[in-house]
Amino acid sequence: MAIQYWLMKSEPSAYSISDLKRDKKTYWDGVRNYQARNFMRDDMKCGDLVLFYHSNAKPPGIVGLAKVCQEGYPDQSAFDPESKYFDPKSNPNHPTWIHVDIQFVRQFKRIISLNDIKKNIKLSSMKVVQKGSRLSVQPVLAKEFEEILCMADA
DNA sequence: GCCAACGTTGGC
DNA sequence: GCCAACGTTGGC
Repeated sequence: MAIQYWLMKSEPSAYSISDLKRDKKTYWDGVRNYQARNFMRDDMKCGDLVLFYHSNAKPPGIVGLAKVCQEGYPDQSAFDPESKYFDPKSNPNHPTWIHVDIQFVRQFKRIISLNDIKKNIKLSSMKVVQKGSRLSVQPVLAKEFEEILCMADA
């Protein structure tokens, strides 16, 4: 199976690419959306590459690259009443929420802003540019991924 | 801070 | 199963 490509959103005030660079790897906890969960549970494989996107940032955009280093396993934060991600409906015997681990690959020299992505006709199919798209874990086509890397290195 | 788009909840 | 109300996301 060829590697697949993804885009994952994070608010930099919550967890930024700099945090990932410092930590080297992290568990992607707190996703509470079934579609995003399903991608992490069913489709994301070790070695898959991830575009790291800063949402609610100035400007919003893709800031770097990460790699899946641990496939789906239960999100412990759902069981922790102290966590802001606590979900009383998630049963430890049948966890509702599954996440992956990702590791830092590199930070881009420049932000590929949402505006840059919108201006690039080759990227018009990306979910992230579509109005109202709120999916925080989304698949990216190989050709889209390659175009993003070209822009990052340009 | 505003608000449109979306997902979830819960009454019926 | 429908759908109105509500909460959240996230660009602007």
